[in-house]
Amino acid sequence: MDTGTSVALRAGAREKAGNFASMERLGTHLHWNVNDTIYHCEEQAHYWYRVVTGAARKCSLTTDGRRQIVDFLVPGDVFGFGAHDTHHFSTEVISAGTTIARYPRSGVEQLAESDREVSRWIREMAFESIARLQARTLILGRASALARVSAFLLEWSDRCRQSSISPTASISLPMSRYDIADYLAIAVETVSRAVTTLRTRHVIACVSTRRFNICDRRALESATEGADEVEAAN
Amino acid sequence: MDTGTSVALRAGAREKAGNFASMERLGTHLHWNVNDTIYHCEEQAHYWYRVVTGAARKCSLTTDGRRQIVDFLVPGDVFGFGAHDTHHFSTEVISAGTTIARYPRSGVEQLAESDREVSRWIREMAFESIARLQARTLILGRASALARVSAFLLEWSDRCRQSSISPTASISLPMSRYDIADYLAIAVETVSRAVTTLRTRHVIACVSTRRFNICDRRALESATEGADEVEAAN
DNA sequence: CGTGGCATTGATGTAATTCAAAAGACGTGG
DNA sequence: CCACGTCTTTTGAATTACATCAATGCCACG
Repeated sequence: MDTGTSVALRAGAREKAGNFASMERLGTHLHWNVNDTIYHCEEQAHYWYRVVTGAARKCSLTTDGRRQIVDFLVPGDVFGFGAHDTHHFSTEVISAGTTIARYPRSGVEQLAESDREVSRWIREMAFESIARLQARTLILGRASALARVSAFLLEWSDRCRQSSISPTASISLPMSRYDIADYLAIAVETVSRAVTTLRTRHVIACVSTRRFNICDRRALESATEGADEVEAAN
Repeated sequence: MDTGTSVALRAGAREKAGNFASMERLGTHLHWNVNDTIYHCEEQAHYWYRVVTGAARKCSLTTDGRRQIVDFLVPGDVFGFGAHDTHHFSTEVISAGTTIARYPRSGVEQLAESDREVSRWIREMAFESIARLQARTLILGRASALARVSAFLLEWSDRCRQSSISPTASISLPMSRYDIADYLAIAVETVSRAVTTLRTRHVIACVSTRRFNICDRRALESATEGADEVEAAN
């Protein structure tokens, strides 16, 4: 981690980011490098965090050495809050030059009590978080490997648009194939194969390994549902 | 659905149930039968609900005819709220004689704005919901069939204790094997086999198909983690 | 006392994992 | 700038855990 400088009042472009003056007064900006750990699992939850620029992964290590990524975090996403006093996951930086705003938990919770706007914002943020997690449940539940990867690429393209990560047409993947695999709960090799399949079918085009374009969104959406079928969807 | 009678002020035994006078004044009690649908997917979300007695399942039907159960709901659980104006899931009754308290959404949201206690309660409830969903993500992510079933039985026994569904030692499963299968995203047959395995190994004892005892909690917990290993865990 | 929904068990098929290997990226230091 | 090592990505072959198919038993309910 790098120096922590007092945060500018105007936190981000989006309302969702929760750029309330009252909130931002509490915040500190922190700069991180790739693979830095923002907080560890089991650590005391003293802060809430918000991604300003860059990307991070929230993950958990199982006893048998496997890793499950619960969420990817992009600019605007708030994390580190929860029902418990200790973190149940660790959060690690993915992109070089990631900036995180950090807010003391006690301060945020006081604000939540006193400031109606902040309170509503937290509520809405939590609801959105729930919606995302439920959507994830559906993907992790039933879904072939190809469907998972397709759903992930669509989800990521949406989140990139929302947080304006990729102003360009092509979509950038800050995370490795391993990260994607651990997010979708399939093997790296399987991710790679699925991407190859989508490329071969001209559903996507790969600019580089970490950058791609959606050529046929309809096909990608239909690949999301159910099985491995090609069914043109025209 | 049956008659709706004005709700008693004292809603439930638990604080978690959110038995605030201000909240309960808005509520109506409804009685349902097995397989009744409380609300359908895509329906307008006019109400929030709370399970008073009985059990329900929140689920989604995929285009290929499969069903994914996102959550089981037991007394004290609140459902039907969310980030959107329409429900993204349907919720169906599992147990005969299930009673649900129903609260007009607009009223609850007004209360959330004006009543600090209600606001905090909703926040905490949402956070708990997130914690549960994240735990589920881990199960659905990596985990063998046996691990899933073991984790489910443990989770259910905990929830039964919390909501005092089973005051007795033996734990009751209101849902069918099909429900469990769709919750864990595995085939019914696989659920059945896993239960048989656990019974054979004397980890659990089955009083009836829908009622069981945990004989060796340690073994059940260790079965939760990782693979199919027997590793005595003594 | 049928009838239909649940539950269990066995036999077979298959998609994804695992193991293995090679080629491609990327940074570091000579 | 190139050589080197490490990490990432891709592809191929073998294995496996689970799904699917099929059959039977069980229990509740009309």
